[in-house]
Amino acid sequence: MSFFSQSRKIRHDKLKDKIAESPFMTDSELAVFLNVSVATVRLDRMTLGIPEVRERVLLVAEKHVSDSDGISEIIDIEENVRGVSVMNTNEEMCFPGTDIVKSQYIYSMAEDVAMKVTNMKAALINVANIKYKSTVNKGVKLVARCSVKSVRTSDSLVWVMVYNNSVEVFRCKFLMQEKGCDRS
Amino acid sequence: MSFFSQSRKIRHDKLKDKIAESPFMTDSELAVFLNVSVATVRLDRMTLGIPEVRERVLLVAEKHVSDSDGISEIIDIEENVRGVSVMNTNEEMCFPGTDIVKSQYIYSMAEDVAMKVTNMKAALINVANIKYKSTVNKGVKLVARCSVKSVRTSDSLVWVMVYNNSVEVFRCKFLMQEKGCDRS
DNA sequence: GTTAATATTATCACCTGGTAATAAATTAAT
DNA sequence: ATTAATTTATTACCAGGTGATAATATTAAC
Repeated sequence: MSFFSQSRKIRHDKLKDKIAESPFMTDSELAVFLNVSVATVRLDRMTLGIPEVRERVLLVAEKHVSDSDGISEIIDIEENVRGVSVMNTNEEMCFPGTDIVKSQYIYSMAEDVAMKVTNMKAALINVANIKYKSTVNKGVKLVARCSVKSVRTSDSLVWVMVYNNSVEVFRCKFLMQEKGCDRS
Repeated sequence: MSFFSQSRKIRHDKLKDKIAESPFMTDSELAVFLNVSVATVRLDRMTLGIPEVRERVLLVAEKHVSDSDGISEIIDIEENVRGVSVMNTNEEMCFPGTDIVKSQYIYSMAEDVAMKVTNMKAALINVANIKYKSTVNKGVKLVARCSVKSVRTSDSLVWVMVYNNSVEVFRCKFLMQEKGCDRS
C-alpha cells in the first residue's frame, strides 16, 4: 500500500508526541508546528483517532474533577479526642498498570484526619511511625479511625488506624506540632 | 435603584453555585436550569464576570496539568543502590491559607524515589519510620536522596532524606516488599 | 390606570475551531 | 511519462459562544 509513506509515518509520530505533550493545541497551531496544511492535520487526526482540541481539553478537565473526589471525608469527630474519615480508592491512586494503591494516599488520609481531629491549621509532623499490614486495591472504601493519645502545649500524640472492610491495613503514630503561618 | 431585583440576586447566586458545582454546563443548559432565556444567562454571566464554558473547561484542565507538574522528577539513579529526585513545592501542596507544605507531599516524594530506585512496579511499604526536622514552605526546590541499605528476596530496606537548600527537612526508613498485580 | 424605570427576551451579524465531502495539485516510484 | 499515493484547497455546515440593538415584559410609584 504505502511504500513511500515514510514522511507521513514520521509526521504521525510527531503529531502524537506533540499532542501528548501539550494537549491544548488547535489544528492550525499543529499545522504550523508540522509545517503542513490544516487539512493534513485533520486527516492525520482522523486516521490516528485523535479527537479535536475541545474534546481533549474536556478529557483533561474531567480527569481533574474525578480525582479531586478521591479526597477523604470526615464523617465523625470529637475534637482533640477522636475522629473517623472515609475515602474511596480509585484508579488514579494506583501504581501504574496495577490495582494496588500507593501508600502515599493512605498516608494522606491519615494526615488529613489527624489534622482535623487536633484542629490544627498547619502542623509539623515531627515523627511518624507507620506500619502497613497489607496492600489496598482500588475500588474499596477505607475507614480511618484517629485517636488522640496525649495533648501537650508543645505537641500532640495521635494514632491513626485505617481499615478496609474491618481489616486493619495501616496504622501510624504521629507526633504533631502546630505551626503558624510565620516561618519557624 | 433596584427595588425588585431580589429575584435577580437569587438567580445570580444560583448561577454562581451551579457553575462552581458543575463548571461544564453550556448557557442553554444553564438557561433551562434557571428557567430563563439564554440571553439572560449571558447577561448574568457578563455582570458576574463568569467566562464561557470553553474557558471554564480550559481553566480546570490547566489547573490539572499545573498540579501534575508538582510531581517529583528523578534526576540521577543507580538501580538498587541510590537515587536523587527533585520537586518544586507550590501553593496546591499547602495547608489551606498557609505557606506550609503538607507532609503528605514530602512522603509522596520519598515513596516515588524509593520505588524508582528499587525498580519495583508496586510495593507494600511494611514499615516507615519518619522524622521531619522542620516545615517546608511553598516555592522551594526539594531534593530527595535515596539509598538502598539492604536487598533481600523478601524485602528491601531503603533510606530517603529530603533536603531544602542543603538543610535536611525529612528522613525516613522504608521496609519495602514488592507486590504483583495479584491479590496477596 | 398611566407612566417611567428596570428587567428580560429576541434577533442579527460575527467569531473560533471544528466536521464532512469533494476536487485539484503535488509528489514518489516505476 | 504515467500512475497511484498523498497533500492541499475549497466549500458548506455546526456548536457555542460575543456584542449590539431593539422589542417586550414587569414592577413601583404616581
